[in-house]
Amino acid sequence: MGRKRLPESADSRPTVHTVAARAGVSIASASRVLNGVGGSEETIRKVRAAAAEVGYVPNAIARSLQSQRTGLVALAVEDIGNPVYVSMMRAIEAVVAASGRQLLVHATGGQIANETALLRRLANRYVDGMILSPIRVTDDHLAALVQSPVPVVVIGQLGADAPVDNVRTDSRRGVALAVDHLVASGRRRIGFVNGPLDTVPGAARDAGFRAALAAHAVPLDERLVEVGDFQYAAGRAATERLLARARPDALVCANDLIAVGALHALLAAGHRVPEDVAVIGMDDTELAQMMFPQLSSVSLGSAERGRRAAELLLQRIADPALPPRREQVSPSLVVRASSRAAVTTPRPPTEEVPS
Amino acid sequence: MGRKRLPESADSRPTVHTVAARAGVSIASASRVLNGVGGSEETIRKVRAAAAEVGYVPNAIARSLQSQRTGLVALAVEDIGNPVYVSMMRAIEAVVAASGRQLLVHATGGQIANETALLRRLANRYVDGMILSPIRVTDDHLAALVQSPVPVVVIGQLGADAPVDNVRTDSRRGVALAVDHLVASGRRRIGFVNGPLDTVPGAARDAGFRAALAAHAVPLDERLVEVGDFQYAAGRAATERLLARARPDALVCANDLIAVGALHALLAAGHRVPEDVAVIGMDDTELAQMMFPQLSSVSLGSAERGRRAAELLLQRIADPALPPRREQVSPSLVVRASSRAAVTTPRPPTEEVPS
DNA sequence: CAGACTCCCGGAAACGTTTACAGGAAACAG
DNA sequence: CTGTTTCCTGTAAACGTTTCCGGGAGTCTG
Repeated sequence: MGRKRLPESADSRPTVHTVAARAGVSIASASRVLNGVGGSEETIRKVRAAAAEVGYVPNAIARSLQSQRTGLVALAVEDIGNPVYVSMMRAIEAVVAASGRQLLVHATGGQIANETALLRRLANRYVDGMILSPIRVTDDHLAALVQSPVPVVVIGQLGADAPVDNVRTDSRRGVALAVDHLVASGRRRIGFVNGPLDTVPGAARDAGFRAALAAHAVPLDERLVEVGDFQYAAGRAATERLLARARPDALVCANDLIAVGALHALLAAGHRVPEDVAVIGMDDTELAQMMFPQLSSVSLGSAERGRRAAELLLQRIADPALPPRREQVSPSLVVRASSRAAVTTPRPPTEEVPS
Repeated sequence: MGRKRLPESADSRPTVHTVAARAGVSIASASRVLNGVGGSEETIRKVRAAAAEVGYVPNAIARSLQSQRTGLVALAVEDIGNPVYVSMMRAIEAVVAASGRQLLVHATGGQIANETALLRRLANRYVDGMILSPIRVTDDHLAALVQSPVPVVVIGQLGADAPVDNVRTDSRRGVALAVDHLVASGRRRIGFVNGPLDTVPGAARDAGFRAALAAHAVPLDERLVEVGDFQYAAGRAATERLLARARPDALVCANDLIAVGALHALLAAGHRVPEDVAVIGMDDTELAQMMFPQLSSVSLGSAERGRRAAELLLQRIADPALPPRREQVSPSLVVRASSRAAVTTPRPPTEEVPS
């Protein structure tokens, strides 16, 4: 009956001690009842009643400190406005929820400092694990990754020897699929609107584009290549710059947001899509289907990558000693209206650039 | 020198005890040095060295248990694929980050159980506060809200007497703005594609639409009203159903996703926008500008609502005793190409359904 | 040189849980 | 009636941190 603690001050929230005292049992018994393990009829009744009376709600932090797990998993992406991450997130969420955990999302805004800070904070045990999809990877990044106290799975390219679970795709090959299709449809003045070259995907897609053209022996006109951000406005602006100096008959875009921007720029300038210019996006997001005409797009299997990453993560949480694994999802091309062959259109090439 | 603990087993992660032992100081000194408060030259050097050697990384959970705060704030929304939440999130993020905290997002999928479970879990101290934007509000919801151990701010309509911080808009008036504009442009067969009527926004917008038509003495043709989900595919399907039985000259849509679906359905059916049918969306998301033609949309100030909600939350975290507050953001109409007056177009109605 | 003051340090108590362990009562078998 | 088993309970330790408090050493002041 040693009343060591009496945290009954009016304003502080009730703890298991409060409940135990009120029910006239020990905190051990109270805890057992509240967790539904053990306890006699009588004890259960008393504890339940006491808990209800004081409005007890357990402190998850304290529980986590004891149990060494939080039941939370985080996904960190660069730009939550990019629909590719939406489908990725949905796939991850499904897997994570099935394991009884909850998924949290964090947008890093692509700032490196932000991302490593996130790793340092969240990963310091606020979450049981995390999935990271960085677009730039620095040595700091890698250091933070291997330092991380909780399991981390990376979606995207990573140094070949990085000892980190990793799900990737082959975006070089993805770009090649688009180019192959365009060449086969008779397009020859194929342009490319890319994201920043100092990002991992930007660099890979640039390389892929050049290699694919070379493979078809189509000469590359540098005026047909333009770079911006991986976003709508930047894609539109980049396309406008490109159109001001060159006349493509097809545009490959490094993601769907850019492709939508390109589409908009083309239509605003009076070009017909796909009759005058074919457009192919990348990521095959919902956005591609929402456009008119619907956008062809290279699927990089974002949902699949998310699903696999989540599975890798759960496995590693279950057994942290697993060796680092690497999985690859292959790209595929989804052809829609925006890249149908130009020859099928019976319309004469009347309209010229108005503005 | 009582060596009470020696958690030096090879696999477990180093704690402050490990560092202290290695540095030959007490855990108190180690903690002080690691937090940058106090410590002599010598101690600082030794502790820093020891920490680096063992790769010490603090356990945030333990720290939170002690400090009673986590530095995390959560935002829970229904559908993370809806761009309205993206702008909301960005605004919240800015405020929250400025206070040195980190924002986490959770998508509830609109399931009530999910949402209350979330409140019960996350709010049980994993986060310092949370912003919730529910589209359905039940008594369970309200109960969970007032029970919540951490501050919660709700974005959206809530019962008038709910003792919960709340930022709302007047979506009835928002719909009225759209209708006013359409009527003023000479449209008379104004249709409405809404979301589910059992949601708070769905009900409000329905009421607003009916009231606005009545105010202009425009008779309401029930065949011009259709209901689906607040999503693209549903909006498109709903519009197709509507078009199969009626011939509107304008469509008001309950959000931008629906409006994009409507636009797509209209164009696919060979209607010109805005010449034949004007379209107005709602939320004024990025999507509205990404369409061609660009969509008129009723801004409900999502960024502003997010910003204000974040501020309310931070204030309440600082002082939980504050009385419940309620703020309102007024809607405004952003007119773009999709609802320009039909008469201004000089182009003859040549183009027909391209398929 | 004594006393006051400053600075740094270590012990120990928190934060709120869960759980290993041991003790005690009741039920049961011999 | 005794010994074993079963069930329930309470004590206390643990999770890893921060921080209050008292003590000791050094420095300054009078």
